[in-house]
Amino acid sequence: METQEKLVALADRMIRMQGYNAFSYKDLSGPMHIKNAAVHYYYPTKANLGVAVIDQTIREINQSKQRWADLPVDQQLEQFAQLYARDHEAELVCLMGSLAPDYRTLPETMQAKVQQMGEEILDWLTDCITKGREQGLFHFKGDPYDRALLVISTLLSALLLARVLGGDTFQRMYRQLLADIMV
Amino acid sequence: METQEKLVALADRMIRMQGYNAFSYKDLSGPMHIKNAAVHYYYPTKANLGVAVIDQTIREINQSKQRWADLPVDQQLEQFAQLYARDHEAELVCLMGSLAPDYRTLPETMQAKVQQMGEEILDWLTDCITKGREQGLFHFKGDPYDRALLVISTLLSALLLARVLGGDTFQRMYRQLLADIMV
DNA sequence: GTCTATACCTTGATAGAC
DNA sequence: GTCTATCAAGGTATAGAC
Repeated sequence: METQEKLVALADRMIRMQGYNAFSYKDLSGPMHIKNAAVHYYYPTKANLGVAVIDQTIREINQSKQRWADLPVDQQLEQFAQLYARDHEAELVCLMGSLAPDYRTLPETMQAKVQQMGEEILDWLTDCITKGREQGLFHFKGDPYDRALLVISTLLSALLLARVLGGDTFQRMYRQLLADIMV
Repeated sequence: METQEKLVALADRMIRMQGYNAFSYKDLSGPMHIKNAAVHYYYPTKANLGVAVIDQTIREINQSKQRWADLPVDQQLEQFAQLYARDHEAELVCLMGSLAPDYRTLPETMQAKVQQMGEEILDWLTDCITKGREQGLFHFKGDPYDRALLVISTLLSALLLARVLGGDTFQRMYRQLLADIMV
């Protein structure tokens, strides 16, 4: 992996471990065994780095969508949920869960990207849930878009609450979420 | 209101507007028209201030519980949800939603308080939901504690997602949450 | 690409006068 | 209780050598 890619991967990790405002160039240059200035060579400003992290996440999400395209939608939803389960095992929150509270402090370039990421995830989820109900795989009341909001909301805050409450908080929420919607 | 109380109120606002790591003593001393050092007189360290904010929130929650004690539990739940609606109108996230992502960067004294706050809210909610089902006011599948986790999760992330997605995101989630559990 | 060196700012915090 | 003055530390960022 190239230095540039490693930097984005590390920055992603730091943002989701500590938050955007709590990590510094030192947290990247240290583990990479390079100097502060070398990081600035690839990403002149911290905002550049932040945008790169979100862009990378958007790309990964789109790749997942494509990979799952031929699966039944209930399995697609489960695959999606398992992305969060993996984050939980790595003791990371999701990017949205990390950046949303800090939204007002982010440079505009990052704000726009966070918004785009949220919309793309929601569009896909809404589509998935709509199909699932049509096909009799899911059962729920109300608008599919609203249900998609609740699904992402549960996964996002399961990661947040698990951090504070520990124990089996994540597993409980994960299980209940799927039990609620699966037929 | 005394200076000390005003400082806690302002710090609370800053934490929920910008995040714990993104606000400084200047953000308090400026609007209060006092100097940096005067803030340190009341709260020598930033951690002291953080603990005071969480303690204050815990007290407020307990006061609300007592105030609602004689209401039917479905109305208690609605009152609880309306606390978040008020936060949304003020463009604030809840304290848990702000501090959970930064949890790993917080001093231990604050971590303990955040955990205590979460447990107290959950205990109350679990109790409320248990009674509501017994009385036929609520309808839901699964364990009341798990349901309580999903309720707080929805309200917390409704505030977070509304910040990014705007529009009627909060209202949609708020409505769907209550529709899901109310008979 | 990576380094040294450095400029510049903000931050949390303290000492001591009033 | 609030001030002035000051501090050390850490942050982002840049210039220029190699």
